[in-house]
Amino acid sequence: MSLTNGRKSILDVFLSSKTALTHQDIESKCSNQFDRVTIYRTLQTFIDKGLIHTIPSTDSNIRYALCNEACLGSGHHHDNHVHFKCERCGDTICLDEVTVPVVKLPSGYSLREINMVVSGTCRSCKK
Amino acid sequence: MSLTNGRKSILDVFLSSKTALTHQDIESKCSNQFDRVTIYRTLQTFIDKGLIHTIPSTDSNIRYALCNEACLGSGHHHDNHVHFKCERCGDTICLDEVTVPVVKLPSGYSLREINMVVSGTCRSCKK
DNA sequence: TCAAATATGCAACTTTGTTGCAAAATACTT
DNA sequence: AAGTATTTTGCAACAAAGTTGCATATTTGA
Repeated sequence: MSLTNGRKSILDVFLSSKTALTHQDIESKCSNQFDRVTIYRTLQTFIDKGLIHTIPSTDSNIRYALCNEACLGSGHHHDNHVHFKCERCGDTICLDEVTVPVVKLPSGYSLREINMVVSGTCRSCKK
Repeated sequence: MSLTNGRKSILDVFLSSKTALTHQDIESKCSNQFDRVTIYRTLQTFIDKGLIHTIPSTDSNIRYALCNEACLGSGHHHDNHVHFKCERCGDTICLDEVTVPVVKLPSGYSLREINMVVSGTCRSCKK
């Protein structure tokens, strides 16, 4: 994977952000220095390489966040932490210390990945 | 809430579908009889009235499904079942019989809703 | 049946995401 | 370090998704 300015900047943006980011967030945090298309492609590349993961949402605003060690470890990629979306400030964060509980599916179903998004009020907003 | 043809048809589409539906699905199942805008507005109305709920996803394809009794009961709306997305056929369904397990959040966070989406292979695809 | 309230369709628009292609940047070879 | 092959980028053009205002049509309720 080539190390380009765009990729370095986008990675920096992730490294310096405590919250998960939308495409739009990234675009503006890069001061619109890069083409939209480049950002789309870079995000896809980062996902393919296992650097970031996507966080599902109901507002058609997919968010991306850096993967941590647990995420990358043990052969194949596996996101096993809970995501939290604050309804007040709108921020989404990875709760790395909260593990997704196992669920038992009805017979006949096979499980590959579990995604859990909790919404409520975050620490800073609750104060 | 007025009982209009559009609303009746869209409700029928949901009643006769075993899977969750995207906006697009609904549009074509109604044989494009209704304007896109009408469908957007009807879906929003159904959500507001607690008739349907949204299922988060990472593919910017929000899906909608009917709420069941559990979903509607006890004062305020609360979706507490697991959603399953089959990676082979692409269908998303509500696993009404699988309850979302409780998670303990770090102190300072308050929880309002949990959304769990499991992906893997469904019963019919596994056969 | 009629008036008030509500819902619909249309047009126009914004935002989001995709694709092909030429130019630019990066990596690789010697 | 130079030159070539490979990869990445930006641009243009497009497709799809979602929103808003407004006039018309449909429902509701008196």
